[in-house]
Amino acid sequence: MSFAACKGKSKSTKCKIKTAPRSCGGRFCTPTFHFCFLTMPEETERKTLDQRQQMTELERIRHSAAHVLATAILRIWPDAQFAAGPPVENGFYYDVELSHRITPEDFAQIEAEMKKEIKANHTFERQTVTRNEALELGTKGRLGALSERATPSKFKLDIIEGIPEHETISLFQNGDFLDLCAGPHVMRTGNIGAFKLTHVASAYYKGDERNPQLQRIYGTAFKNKTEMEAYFTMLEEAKKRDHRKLGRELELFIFDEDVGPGLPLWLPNGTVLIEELEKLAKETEFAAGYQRVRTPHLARENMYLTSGHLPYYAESMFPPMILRQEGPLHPLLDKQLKELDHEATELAKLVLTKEKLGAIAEQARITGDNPSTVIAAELETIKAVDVAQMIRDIAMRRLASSMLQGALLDEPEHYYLKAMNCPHHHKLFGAVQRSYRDLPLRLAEYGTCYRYEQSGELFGLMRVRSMQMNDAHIYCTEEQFEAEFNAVNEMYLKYFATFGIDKYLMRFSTHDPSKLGQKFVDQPELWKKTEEMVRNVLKKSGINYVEVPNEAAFYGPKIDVQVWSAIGREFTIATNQVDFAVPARFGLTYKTKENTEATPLCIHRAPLGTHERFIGFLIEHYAGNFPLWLAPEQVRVLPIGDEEPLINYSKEIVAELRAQGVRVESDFSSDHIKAKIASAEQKKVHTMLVIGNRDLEANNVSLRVHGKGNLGAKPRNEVIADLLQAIKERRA
RNA sequence: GCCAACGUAGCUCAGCUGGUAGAGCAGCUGAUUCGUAAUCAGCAGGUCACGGGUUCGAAUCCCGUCGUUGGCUCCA
Repeated sequence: MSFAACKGKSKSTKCKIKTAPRSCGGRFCTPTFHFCFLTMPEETERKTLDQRQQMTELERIRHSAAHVLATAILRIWPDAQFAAGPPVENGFYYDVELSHRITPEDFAQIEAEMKKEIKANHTFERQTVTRNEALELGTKGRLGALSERATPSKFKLDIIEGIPEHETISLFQNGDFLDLCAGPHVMRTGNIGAFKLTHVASAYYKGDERNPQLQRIYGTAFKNKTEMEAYFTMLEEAKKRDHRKLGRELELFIFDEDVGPGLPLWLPNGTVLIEELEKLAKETEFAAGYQRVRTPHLARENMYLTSGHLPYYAESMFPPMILRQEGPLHPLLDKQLKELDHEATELAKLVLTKEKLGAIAEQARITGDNPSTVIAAELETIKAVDVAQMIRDIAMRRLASSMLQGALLDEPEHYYLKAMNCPHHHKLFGAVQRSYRDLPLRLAEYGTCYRYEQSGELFGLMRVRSMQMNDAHIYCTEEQFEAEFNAVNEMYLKYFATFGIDKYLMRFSTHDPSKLGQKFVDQPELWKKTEEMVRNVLKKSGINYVEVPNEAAFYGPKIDVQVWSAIGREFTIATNQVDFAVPARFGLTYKTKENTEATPLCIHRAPLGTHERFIGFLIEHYAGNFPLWLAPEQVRVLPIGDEEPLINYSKEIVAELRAQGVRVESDFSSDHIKAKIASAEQKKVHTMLVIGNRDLEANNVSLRVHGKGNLGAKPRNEVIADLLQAIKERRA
């Protein structure tokens, strides 16, 4: 498994959960995985005018809303300088330079001006101009403005500079507001059915920190009020389901300053989730013919040099642990150094008294200076220039000897925390003689990895620095590849069914043949073959997928798996990658039927992603109301009152469930039954067994399920049998 | 990493323009013996993230550090 640093300028929210994954020109990194290992960063390509015309209706509305926003800001602050105002995933923004610092308190006033502009229902008039005309308008401050102004439209002028010679330059005007803009827009300002400003942020012009910092005003817009309300309702629901909030309330995990940022600690309730997921993965993988392995959390530098991770992505790894090796001086050097010291001392004696020398030696001992250097300095002060020079020479030679000594010693050893498991697994493949009979070999491990994410990237469980990955590497022959890849996809679908994920998308990333040898390993035949195989598998299995050209990993095509939570938010949780390059770097081979050596293909796969991210997703998906099999507290027994027979009956039920491996607790507090129920509901305990005297007499329990209320009294044995069955089949 | 905002009891938050900290829930103790979302009372809980500074006096103002959150060109 591989990873990459999201380096360069745009390393930001693209990789965050809230933003849909998209082309990031080789910087496409999912929140869990940085799988674009060895995918070289490249410049973002400029959008063509044709591409811009493909804006959806909603994007046009939002882009137009950005212009209306600018119009409104100018009405209030006429000297505002505008940069870019595109539609974005959930709305739009406009970057503005303005001495007044806009705060959410200003929103009402700005929105009022925007409403006026929408009510005026101005058309968006397009006109094309020559480069010179555009420059002139910019110089007069007319672009991104309501009228000509004393100061030029500096950002607009800069943007014009960036437009290629052959491209048409267009302007859009709504009312007084004239803007340099490639469009497209809606017909009239009145077509913006509903909008709202949401927040302010700062952003560098063109995202470059050397450029001035602008205020970025964010808003969203929709065709109509109903759609906008649905959006805000979804946001509120997301807030209620925020995994950080629920994680604290349900005591799933914590972060601790002393442990470090991005390093989650799992409380017992959260650990239940982890262990249930591992149980699921282990069962599923065992059935699919995987073998489990275990590897250490760190390794020597050399392995990551072999894998190719270190030369490119050291930044994304925790800095190395350095094992210093301080050995004795090399005998020859020791002798040479002693001679030099002697020489220096003899020379010094020519001009310095014994007492003075003693004092200097003592001083050097205290300060840790080289005595030769100190003596040289001392001689300097007493003008014994020639002798000083000679001694300085000796000091220099002494220094050179010390450096030589350093070079002769072994380099200090470096160990790195692993950022991925694949190199370790490759080592396991290579450790034993392999024959074609051993393939496919499927090595699975819930491996713990560490990645040094930038502090600004950390986000709850979604972006962490330590993670446990549902990892496995399948080593197979080309002939086996299709079946293996298909089996992996089948596994995904099975998991989706288990978790009630009904919306998903597989993004199939392929290579660009023109970039063979640069961005992609130069094996055109293998690319063609593996891509075709992956495509076949996807087509045949009827899996929902899209093909994304030019985004494959360096070593092979890949699939990123996007899923949508119950409230429709998108998460990128997992990946599959074909790797026909790295096994060769590790010299992995197997004996073929013809008794020749061949290098296996490798499939990296992690359907459940990492515990951190997957559980973060599940918390939102279930709003913390986990199905029985996952629920940290599956059952709570609540006796009505504390009479001894009732308590005994309750304890019997608890013991019986516990003996069957059910996570059951009891509430024998002196609270009234209503209070006991309230606290169990609040903790989202899945099943409550309320037990009163009526139940005791009939050998019943009163069943209450979280979120479903009272389901009435039922025979004890029936309820217990059904609980066990539901857990066993991981019923939703 | 950079910019910004935020950091008060376990949790959610109050604490005005500076006058040495407060509520609800949770916790503990006691009473209450109750049939499906909160019985009552009492007690205990804080170096106001940390470190400096200004001031007679700082949770409050200033600076720094740490942490959290939002943002950091899907371009005119």
